[in-house]
Amino acid sequence: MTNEARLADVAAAAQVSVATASRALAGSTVVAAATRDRVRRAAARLGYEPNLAARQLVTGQGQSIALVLPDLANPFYAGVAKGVQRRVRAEGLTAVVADTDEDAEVEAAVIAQVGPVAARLVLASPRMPDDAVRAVAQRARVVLVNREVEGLAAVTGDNADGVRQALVHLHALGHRRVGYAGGPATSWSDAARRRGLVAARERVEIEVVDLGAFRPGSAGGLAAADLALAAEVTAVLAFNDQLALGILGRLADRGVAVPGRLSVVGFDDIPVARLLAPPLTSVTVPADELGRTAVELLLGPDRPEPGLRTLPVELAVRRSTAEPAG
Amino acid sequence: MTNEARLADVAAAAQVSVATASRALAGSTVVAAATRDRVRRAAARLGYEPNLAARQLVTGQGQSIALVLPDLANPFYAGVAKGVQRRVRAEGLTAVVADTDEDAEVEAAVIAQVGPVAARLVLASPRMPDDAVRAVAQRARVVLVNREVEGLAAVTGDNADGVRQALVHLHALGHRRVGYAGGPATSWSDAARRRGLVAARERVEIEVVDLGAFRPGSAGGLAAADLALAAEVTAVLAFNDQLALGILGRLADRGVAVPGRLSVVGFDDIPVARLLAPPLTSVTVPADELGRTAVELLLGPDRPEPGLRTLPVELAVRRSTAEPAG
DNA sequence: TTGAAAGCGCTAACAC
DNA sequence: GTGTTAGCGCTTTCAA
Repeated sequence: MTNEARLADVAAAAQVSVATASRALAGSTVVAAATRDRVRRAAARLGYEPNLAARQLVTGQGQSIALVLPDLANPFYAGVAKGVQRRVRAEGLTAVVADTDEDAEVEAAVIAQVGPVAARLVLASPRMPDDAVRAVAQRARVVLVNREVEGLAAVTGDNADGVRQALVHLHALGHRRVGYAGGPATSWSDAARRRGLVAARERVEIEVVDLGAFRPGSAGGLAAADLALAAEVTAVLAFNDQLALGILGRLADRGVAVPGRLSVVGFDDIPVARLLAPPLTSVTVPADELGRTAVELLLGPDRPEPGLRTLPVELAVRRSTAEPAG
Repeated sequence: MTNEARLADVAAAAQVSVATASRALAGSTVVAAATRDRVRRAAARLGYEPNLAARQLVTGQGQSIALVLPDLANPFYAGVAKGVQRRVRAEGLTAVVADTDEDAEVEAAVIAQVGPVAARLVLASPRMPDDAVRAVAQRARVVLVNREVEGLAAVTGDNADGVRQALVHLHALGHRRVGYAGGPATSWSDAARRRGLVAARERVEIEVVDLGAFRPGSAGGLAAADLALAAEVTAVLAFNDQLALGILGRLADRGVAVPGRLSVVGFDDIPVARLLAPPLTSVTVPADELGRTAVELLLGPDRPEPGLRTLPVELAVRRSTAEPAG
């Protein structure tokens, strides 16, 4: 089961020294192409698998890829984790995952802890300040998900386009005044979505009422739903689906028809969104692809190119949106 | 940041050899108590952190704890993962997580892959046959979650008591004929819940109609809901919340009032259950505690004691259940 | 372009 | 009860 071939065996089979074998397998340009191929064939034939512990011992660098995220119970991050994990495994590596419970201090501790094991990190929505993130990026390769820090590589869904699509959809249905139920004030995604809202309003003739900042879930949804009703909007766009779920729940409680009296749009399109009654119109963010892309940026031989990669999003229109009442 | 103290430094500080230092830190009974304490104090003072790669290289055993689960996108397993991960971190270790996409072959591949990295595994609802699981347990310490295999340690929620509580609740409301919408036929949990159903019927005067086996989610829920209606039951107990969600969605589609015409009870109590409209009555299974307990069994110096640990569950009564219509 | 050899930090024989 | 020492499998100077 576990393979027994050592580098020395490969070297012997290829009639070279272990040093040359090591270089050949690492793809060093200094070895002759012929030698390299010979070594590689020998390795393949013997089913050689490098001993990562030995490599780590000498290089001091962990081979795993770590994923640090705020909350596995949030289906969006679970999706990111699936993507990361699948891509990492395809590479023959293992993914270490750490949940920070949305706490910046836990986050710092966690990162320090995985340091010895993983020299490559995917940081999803990190709570720590820019400087701290940059400090981490000094000693490890880092890719951010849903967060932008000057000088670092990052991946995100197209927040601006997502809210634009949502607004266009609502406008097409006839809505002219919609409320935005925001996420936590410290959230980079929320800020990005708010910027998108401002930009979109220049092209879509629609009034956006800021309902405030809410914690996702039922407590936040309760407040947001009541405010939406009071604000006399005909539709609400929620920062994310969890918040939209809370809103939907509260509206049902108060006997407010959705979409009859109020249309509701979510963001993220978590799997349960389509199972709700009514199924929730939501901006589909390819969570697993965010994870996969982040890993791919980490796989190269060098530090990933700084800059923000934006993945396309798409509005999934379901039954929580309709024309506004008369 | 990263600590520089080596075992040799600790040994020097404690005026012993590295061998003694190693033994002392490992808690070997052969070292004198006084020496052991001296070494431990020195280690603490220097902030010594063992180099796991070095240890692994010599022992051949990975230090991480791996969690293999069928689907991170299922909130129940996300909960297990949170529990595992938190407990593992508290131990100063790292958790490797691998998602098998509910596929037995992927599962085997994944386990082989994490083998070199982790000598302790938490296997959640493994799909592989008993023999294969036992084979894995030969070469690594294994604790199962939601699965029982003769001779191995396992942790699960109290399935029998969960369905009993659900039935008692429904009976108290006046229901006398309820449908059970089962999970996949290969699921150990489903079998356990069905056994519970049989046992409970001896004490609760209620007729249980087997609606069949369904895949969780909207497709399964659709079929299950229609069958429930046709079976003329006044309540449905679903194998898990995801299936209950699908049922709820389908009932809303067909304009069937819940709980007015049909009461619905889920199992697992995933976080969204309480956000639904109506909030779902469900059997709360302490997912994170299952994970935590599994890790604790793995932490001891020996192979975990075989046998099934059953954690208590509790029915969360919400608004999806009520008296049957006159 | 290749090889010899020195460790990386730790554990586990084996001696004392 | 404690110390000495030989590796674990690999990468990486340094020489050739």
